[in-house]
Amino acid sequence: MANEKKMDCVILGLLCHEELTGYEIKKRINTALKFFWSASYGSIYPALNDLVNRGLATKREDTGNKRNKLIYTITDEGRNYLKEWLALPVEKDELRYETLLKLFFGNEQGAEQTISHIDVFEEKTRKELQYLLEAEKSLKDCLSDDGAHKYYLLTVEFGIKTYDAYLEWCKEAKKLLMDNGE
Amino acid sequence: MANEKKMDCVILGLLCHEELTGYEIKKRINTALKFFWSASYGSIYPALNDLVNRGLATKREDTGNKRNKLIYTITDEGRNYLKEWLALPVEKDELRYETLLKLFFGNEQGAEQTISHIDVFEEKTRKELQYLLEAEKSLKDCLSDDGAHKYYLLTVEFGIKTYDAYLEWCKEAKKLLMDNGE
DNA sequence: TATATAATATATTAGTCTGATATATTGGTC
DNA sequence: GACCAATATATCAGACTAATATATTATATA
Repeated sequence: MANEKKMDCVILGLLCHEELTGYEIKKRINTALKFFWSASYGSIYPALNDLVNRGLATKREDTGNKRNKLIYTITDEGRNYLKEWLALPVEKDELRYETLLKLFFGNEQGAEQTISHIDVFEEKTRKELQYLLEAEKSLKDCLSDDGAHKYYLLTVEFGIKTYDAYLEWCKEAKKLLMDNGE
Repeated sequence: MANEKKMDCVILGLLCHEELTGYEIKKRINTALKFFWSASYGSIYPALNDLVNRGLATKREDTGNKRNKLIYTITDEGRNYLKEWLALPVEKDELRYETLLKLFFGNEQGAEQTISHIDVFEEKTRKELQYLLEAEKSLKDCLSDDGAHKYYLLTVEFGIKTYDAYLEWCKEAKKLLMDNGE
């Protein structure tokens, strides 16, 4: 098994827990996986068709609903494929922050403009941290309901620790830039 | 000016500071920008040709060298383009960690395997932190040499704070998983 | 000195993913 | 009744990666 096409694995991971439509998969990625993963419809829908063709998932239409709803279910082969992938070593962890890129070139734009980029970053971080703190609370409240919750919580704790560090850095970075500006 | 093709801006940012070949640009990205940006030759070389075609950079052959060396220099239009881009708001900061993805699906693989993924992540983080601490030291030693160094240092400080937080999380995450495993 | 290996240097391609767009339905609000 | 937001699937141009090809030069080692 080559360690490839991450989308397949993400989808199988989500389907492992519950049946989903492509639209619902996108929603899960945009909420539960938000701060460490993303995906567009342009990769989700083709990947779903591909999974069905390879026998890793099945597709059925939702009768009883007027919407053009297509529900996907993982197969046993799909579960095996997922487990094989989980056992493989991690290939890549990537951080790609345009904010840091603009900061790196800060000498070309000056302290003031750089500080305003940091301000935006700080505000965004604060909002996302707030969201994660709420997620932490609700996960802790229902930790025993589902063995998976413990693992979800771990990713949330990662986010909280990371964002805390970001906010600390924002404060210090701005201080350093302001001292020099005067 | 549409806020697009990040590669162009990265290259212009680097060329703003010094003349470079495509190969050297790749090296800069792999070292100075390493932990917050990456790029492949497949995007660098075409982007360089494109920049020349648009008049944002010029290309000349390195005579006096047997190697097929092509040196790129930023133009005034290139500098203006860079400054316009720097003034625009940041479009996207993205974190894409396969480690967290496998962690999120941890319930399908169990605590032991999850811990081993964390171990690998911890080791990798420790190594990169070591590298950043050395970079911090040498930047602090020559801070006054170049106004740009202050900005480089800020990105390094960001990395150090972040990686410190990662290591703290690794410890706590493993403790939580081990307690439950016994 | 010969030879292997690592580093330098440019270039291209298959395959993957994003961001945008198109289309259509359903539910709620004013 | 009109409007908007959310639901739902699908496609495509353009961007980027990982891999590969090719060739030269510097360095270590036997």
